[in-house]
Amino acid sequence: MKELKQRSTCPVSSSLDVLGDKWSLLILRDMVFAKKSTYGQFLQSEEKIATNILADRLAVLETHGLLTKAVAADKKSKFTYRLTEKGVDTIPLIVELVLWGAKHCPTIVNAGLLAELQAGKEATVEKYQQLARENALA
Amino acid sequence: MKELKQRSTCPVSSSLDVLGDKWSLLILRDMVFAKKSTYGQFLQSEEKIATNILADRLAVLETHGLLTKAVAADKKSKFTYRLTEKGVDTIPLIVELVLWGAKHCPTIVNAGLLAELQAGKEATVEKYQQLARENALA
DNA sequence: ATAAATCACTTGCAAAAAGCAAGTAAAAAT
DNA sequence: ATTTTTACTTGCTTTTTGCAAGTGATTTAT
Repeated sequence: MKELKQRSTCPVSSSLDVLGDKWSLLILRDMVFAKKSTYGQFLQSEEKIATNILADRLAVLETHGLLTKAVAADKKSKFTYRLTEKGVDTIPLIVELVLWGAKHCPTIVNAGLLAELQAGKEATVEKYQQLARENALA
Repeated sequence: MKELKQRSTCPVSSSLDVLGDKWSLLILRDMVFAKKSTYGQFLQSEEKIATNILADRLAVLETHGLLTKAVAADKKSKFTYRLTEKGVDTIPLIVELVLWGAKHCPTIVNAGLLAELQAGKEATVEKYQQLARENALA
């Protein structure tokens, strides 16, 4: 697992030190919008992350306090990953990625989500943040 | 220069295909908040990007239409990089990086910018978008 | 007019990270 | 008791990053 070195004291730079790669925010996306919480579920995503990269990113995100890892309620062989408040705070960022990608790249966006976002970005962000918090208690 | 391959049709994934690295958004940050526009100015930033990486990222961002490259008005040996509307549309994303980093990482944030953001995120985003558009005309 | 400095890169090489396929180990299901 | 599930790890190759030095077209200084 790579350790974090801060390149500068700039908040943009520091955020990218943690989140600036091609996979971390996809894992968070899956937790927020697909309510995924296990290693096996993350592996099934469309983008096909490699097993070693997934293990590394989960460890990094846990180390930096964006998520927690715990033995699953049903099976001892399973782990459940949950968002912390620091993780929940990335939702506005993820929403901006949705909006930029939907506007400028050839993508397929969930119609319901897009409608919600067009009706009100702030309310949509808060809705998914609240859902993520509830999910973190279960 | 690496070519873009879309990993999926998800907008988050597609945005990260373009912007998901440690340097691209720092270049855009410098254009937006520091009004930088030349290769030499980007090199001077605190994070010390390597010359070959900078040249590559500028080319990628130009290829994907986030910025344009043109001979500078004053010198033929200089180039001026300017944001397109697609580039201006990343400002909400950069602002979320500022907010997340300021809240969760040990950073030093421009007090004026932070005050502006606390007074109103939307208005601040629009202000910097408008400034970037004006700058793109000059 | 000539020489030095500026500007925007490019090149070559070493180090780090990503990607792929196969293997491992504990627990759960059959 | 054996197979399957779950969550990884390991070894290897490819790709990307990072560093230092070099290049060539202006542009300024002498």
